[in-house]
Amino acid sequence: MPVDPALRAAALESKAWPFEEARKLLARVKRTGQKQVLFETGYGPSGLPHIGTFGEVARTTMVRRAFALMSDLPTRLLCFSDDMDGMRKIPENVPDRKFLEPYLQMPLTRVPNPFGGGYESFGHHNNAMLRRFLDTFNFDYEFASATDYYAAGRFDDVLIRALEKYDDIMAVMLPTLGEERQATYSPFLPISPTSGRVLYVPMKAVNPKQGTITFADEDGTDITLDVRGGRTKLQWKPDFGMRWAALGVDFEMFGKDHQTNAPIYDRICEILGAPAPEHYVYELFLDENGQKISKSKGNGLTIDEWLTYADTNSLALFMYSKPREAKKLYFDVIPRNVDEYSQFLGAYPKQFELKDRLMNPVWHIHGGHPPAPESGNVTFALLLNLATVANTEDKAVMWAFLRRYMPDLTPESHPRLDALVGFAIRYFQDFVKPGKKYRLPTTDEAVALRDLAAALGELPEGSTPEAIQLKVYDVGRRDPYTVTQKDGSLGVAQTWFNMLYQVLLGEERGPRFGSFVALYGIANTRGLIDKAVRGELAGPV
RNA sequence: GGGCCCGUAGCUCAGUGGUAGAGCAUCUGACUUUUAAUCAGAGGGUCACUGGUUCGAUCCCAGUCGGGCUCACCA
Repeated sequence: MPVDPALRAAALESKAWPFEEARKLLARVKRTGQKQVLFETGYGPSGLPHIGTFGEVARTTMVRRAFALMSDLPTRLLCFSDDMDGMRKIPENVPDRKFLEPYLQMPLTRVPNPFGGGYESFGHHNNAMLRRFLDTFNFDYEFASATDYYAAGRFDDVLIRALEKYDDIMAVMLPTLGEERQATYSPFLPISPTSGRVLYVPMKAVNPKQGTITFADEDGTDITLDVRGGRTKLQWKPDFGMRWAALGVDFEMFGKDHQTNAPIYDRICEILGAPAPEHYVYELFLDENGQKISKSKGNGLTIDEWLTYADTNSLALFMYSKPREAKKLYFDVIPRNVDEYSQFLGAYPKQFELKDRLMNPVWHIHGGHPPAPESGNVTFALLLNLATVANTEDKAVMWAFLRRYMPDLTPESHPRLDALVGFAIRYFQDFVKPGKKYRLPTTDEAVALRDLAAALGELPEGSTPEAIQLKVYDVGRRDPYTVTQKDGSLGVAQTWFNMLYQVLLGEERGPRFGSFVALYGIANTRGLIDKAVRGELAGPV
């Protein structure tokens, strides 16, 4: 589909970061005259996909979409799984850790799957998890397995080249290593033909003409092995460069932890005869206390946690915003991202300048085709507040409250809002409810509450909120809650209501009490009062 | 030590080369028997510091100080 020239012109000028990155690629293809562009993301399959995996693929896709606006060249995104890597330690989250012990140091695709389920290996299982994960978000990508690529010989030519350039590669690698490691370092890692393990052993001979390496196997006997066809793999750093060279990768982003090594990968790639890809270094995520998020520490947020309380779009917005800043990633940032996403989405149709649209995150989140926004301006922050004050876990009750003020909204007409209502309720259940502090009523308060229950009992179920509110006032008109109105009549002090919320809802504030009772039900409310008076709400002291 | 990022209102953060903004918090007032899913308004910032470019800098450049992260043979 041809790109509108005005849109293309705007893209070429846009300051949004995906366009900045895409322009680097545009300069690259002009320089090389290449006919396609390959994006790559890397994945270490020793664990399960996580929020960083999502971020990397989402951001790479944003650059890819931006590039497509500037150039008609075809693009591909390759999600590459380094599944031939040896299993260095046994993951924590497997059912039977002892079961895996005999397979340490073997390529992940040769380790049996501890989860069962018909997968050929642990690596295959994790690859499948990755794909399922990416498919959930409808990413457009091609999956690649290192094991498959090595075995199929797709790296063979470059591996031979690496043998030819062995000394050059060593010259790049050795200065980056400590003395001890220098003595034994080899860019080639043979898979032992006898034990099946990935060996970290020095090379005794390298023969480019034969395509072989010679080394001591685990039992001490010298072995000469053809490097091709998956019999060997490369050490991490040369592996990056080799892969880029072999596949013609044009773009790969990575986290700051790779930054120092990137020039090394690049150098290897060039030694092997290909231009190094363009890079983009993004910041790592921090937890609430400013510490780096790591899987092993278990701090920060998981993607499941995010998606429990908010939708994918809000997470995509988080990923779009300022990739180069170390951003805190914890529960508190969720509501803001949800609401900002809504704002950006709402603004998009009103933006008539292409320049403005391309700067709008929703353009990047939706690949240039953001959906139409919903009417109504109910924010997630408001819904969270509502779930709290309404003290409910029932979507229908939430909607009842909503429709008192906005009668034209329905779950059917506003599915996105309806989803947010569900998220707000979960947030309430998990964060607000556990923090509730029910107070025991004093003797006098207990009397007042019993009177209230009795008074409510005089009303038929289904009474109007106003009628209920009147009863509540009537009962409250007693010591110490009375107050004289401006007109001289007897009123009820705010402390009466405060007491109700503290004792009955465990909150300092709440909804209009008559409305609450009408929706919660008179019988239910009386039951609630009964429990409170008996001290069951406050729990054991 | 190398690299990257940050330093804007009490807090969390937006922001643009042309006398500073939001949310929350605080305070004041309004909503006809006053509870906060409401509304109106107020206070509060030499935009870290010092130089430079400019008619003009919070924004660009250089440096200083302060804070954070990352890299040292794990991929």
